[in-house]
Amino acid sequence: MKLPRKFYSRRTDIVARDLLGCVLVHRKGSKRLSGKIVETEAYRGYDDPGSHAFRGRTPRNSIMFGKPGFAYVYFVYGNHHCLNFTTEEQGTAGAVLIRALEPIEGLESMRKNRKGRSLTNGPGKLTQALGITRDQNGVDLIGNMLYVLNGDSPEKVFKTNRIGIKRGAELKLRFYNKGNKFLSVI
DNA sequence: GGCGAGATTCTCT
DNA sequence: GAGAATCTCGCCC
Repeated sequence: MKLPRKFYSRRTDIVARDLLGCVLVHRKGSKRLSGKIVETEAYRGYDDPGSHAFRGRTPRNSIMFGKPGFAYVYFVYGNHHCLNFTTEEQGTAGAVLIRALEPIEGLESMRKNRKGRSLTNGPGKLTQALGITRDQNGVDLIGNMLYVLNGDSPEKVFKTNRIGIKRGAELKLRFYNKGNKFLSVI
C-alpha cells in the first residue's frame, strides 16, 4: 500500500491534505521507524513568496523542480533539518513540509535520538527522531528506504496559516488533524 | 506555563 | 554578510 508516484504528481495543497493520516516509514539498518502524518504545509513555486522556489531555481532547491515523490531535506537555523516531499509534474516547483508525526514503530530508537525529549511534534524534531539528515536529500519515496503508506483520512482536517515564515505567511496552506496530541502548534 | 534569546551552519546576494 | 519552512533552556511568574 505504498503511495505511488502519481499520488505526488498533483497540486501541492491537495497532496499536503491527502498525506494526513498516511504513515511515513524510514528503514534504518534492521530497524523500522514510522509515524502517522498529522500535520503538513504546502510550498509552491513562483506564486508563493514563502517558498524556497519563489526566486527561481538554485542548486539547493532544484529538487523541488524535479520529479514528484522525492525527499527534499534542508538544514535551517544552524541546528535543524526539515523533511519535505516533492510534488507537481516535473518542471513545476512544489513540496510538502512534514511538520508533525504520531509515532508508531521504533519508539525506543526515537527516544534515544531525542535524548528523552518530546519525539515528533515539530519539523526539526521528527527528522532527528527518525534519523533523517541531508543524506536523505534526493531519496526516491517509491524506493525501500524512505516511503509513505496509505492510511485512513482523518475525520476533520483543519487549515490555517503556515508557521515560522515571514513572507507568504497569510496563505492558508497548513493542514492538520484536529485534536491530535502530536501537533507542533495547537 | 509562557516569554525571550541564543545556538550555529548553509545558501544566496 | 544577512537571514533562515526551528528548538531548547533559563528566568519569571
